[in-house]
Amino acid sequence: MGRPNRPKLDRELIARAAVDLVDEHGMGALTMRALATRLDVRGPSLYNHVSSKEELLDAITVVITREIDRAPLDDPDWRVGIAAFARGYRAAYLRHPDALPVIARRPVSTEQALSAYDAVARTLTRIGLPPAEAAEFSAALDYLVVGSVIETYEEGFTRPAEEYRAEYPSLADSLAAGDRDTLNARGFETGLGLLLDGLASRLGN
Amino acid sequence: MGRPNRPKLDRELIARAAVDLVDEHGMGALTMRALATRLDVRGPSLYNHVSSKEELLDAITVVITREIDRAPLDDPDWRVGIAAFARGYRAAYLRHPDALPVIARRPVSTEQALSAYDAVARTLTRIGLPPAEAAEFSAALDYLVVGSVIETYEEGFTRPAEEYRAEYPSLADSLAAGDRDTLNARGFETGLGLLLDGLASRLGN
DNA sequence: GTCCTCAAACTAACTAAGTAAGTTTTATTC
DNA sequence: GAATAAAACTTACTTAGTTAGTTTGAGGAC
Repeated sequence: MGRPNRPKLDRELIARAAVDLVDEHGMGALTMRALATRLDVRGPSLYNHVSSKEELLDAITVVITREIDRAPLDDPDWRVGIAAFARGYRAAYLRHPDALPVIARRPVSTEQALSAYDAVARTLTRIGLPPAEAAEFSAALDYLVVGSVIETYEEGFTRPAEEYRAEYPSLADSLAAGDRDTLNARGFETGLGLLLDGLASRLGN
Repeated sequence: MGRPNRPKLDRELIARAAVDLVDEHGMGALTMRALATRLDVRGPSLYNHVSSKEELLDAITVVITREIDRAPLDDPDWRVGIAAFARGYRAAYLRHPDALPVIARRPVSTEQALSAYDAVARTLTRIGLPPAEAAEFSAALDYLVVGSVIETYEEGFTRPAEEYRAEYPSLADSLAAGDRDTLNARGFETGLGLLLDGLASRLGN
């Protein structure tokens, strides 16, 4: 076949297709050959653009972290801004839950992510938090977001609440007391609210 | 060779060896053959005890979640108890950071983990939190623990703080303001403290 | 315009890993 | 003591990541 008239691939196209493939069929479906097929190309052709699967995963990370939007942090009300940012951050990851375990441990390199972290730090120091504590709060917020997407508390309990009652009555009560479908989101909102409440009282309001 | 005089393997032994292998050399080093070699056995022999690698990962999850200790929750001071429990929970996962991405998404099945969740729910309802909110708080605490182990905020920033200053000054300030080595732990402690503060004020103390 | 070089697709093939099939020897049960 | 099942083995299949070498077209240098 030889070199095509117009390039059929580029790194960006490959990365986006990989994200789609993972979103649709899970990480297990992400093979170089399957990805190539989806791009109408043969497996080894991908290596003209990414040097290994590891690098492909880096590229996926870039695509996904670019979705993080720091704009909400411009809100004059810091509490509103941080809450909206955190929800948007979580929403971005929730669009790609199967990819998260693989991206969560990679370094932050996109302009979007770094400038979001910068905006969080700026917001926190602006309202009077010492810089060291700003980093700590930012980390805690991050942990809540990543944890809530990766762990999905609700899915950890595969059985109906009643089946836990005999051995774990308090757990059964707590699971039965609310809508199971919304538990992850409620857990996140609870955590977010408590972090912000704590921050407000730390600042003496 | 044929059947050995005394069985050389059992599921538990295999699972523990797999955890050790992952702890020492990372998930990438966990292959059926490598695990077998470590156990002085040939690869396929493992299949007499686990039916697939997926099942091996389930077994790993069991080994690790068994390390979760609910005992601290018996402390008469709920705040002390929950804090100590959360720290122990995190410490258990921190002993196996490379395994965490693969276990975080699996259902909770061990008696240790379920009874820990039950004890958290019991503690929270005992101090007056409605059951639905107990589940939410428990989820939030979980997210903080899992997120703090898996994401390691500090490692996300590979460069020295000063290199971020030109483009991300607030981020650089916040990173430079504290000891980088302890940032993950401080972020976790901050989150934990704020969650507990928020809980206390929710309960009206 | 021709030539050279490089880019970007290809085919073929290697290696490693998960796993299935079938063999052997030993423990256990009747 | 014979039959059965367990638990190791060897062999070998499939799939996936990757490398090597091939082909053809694009783009710049003279």
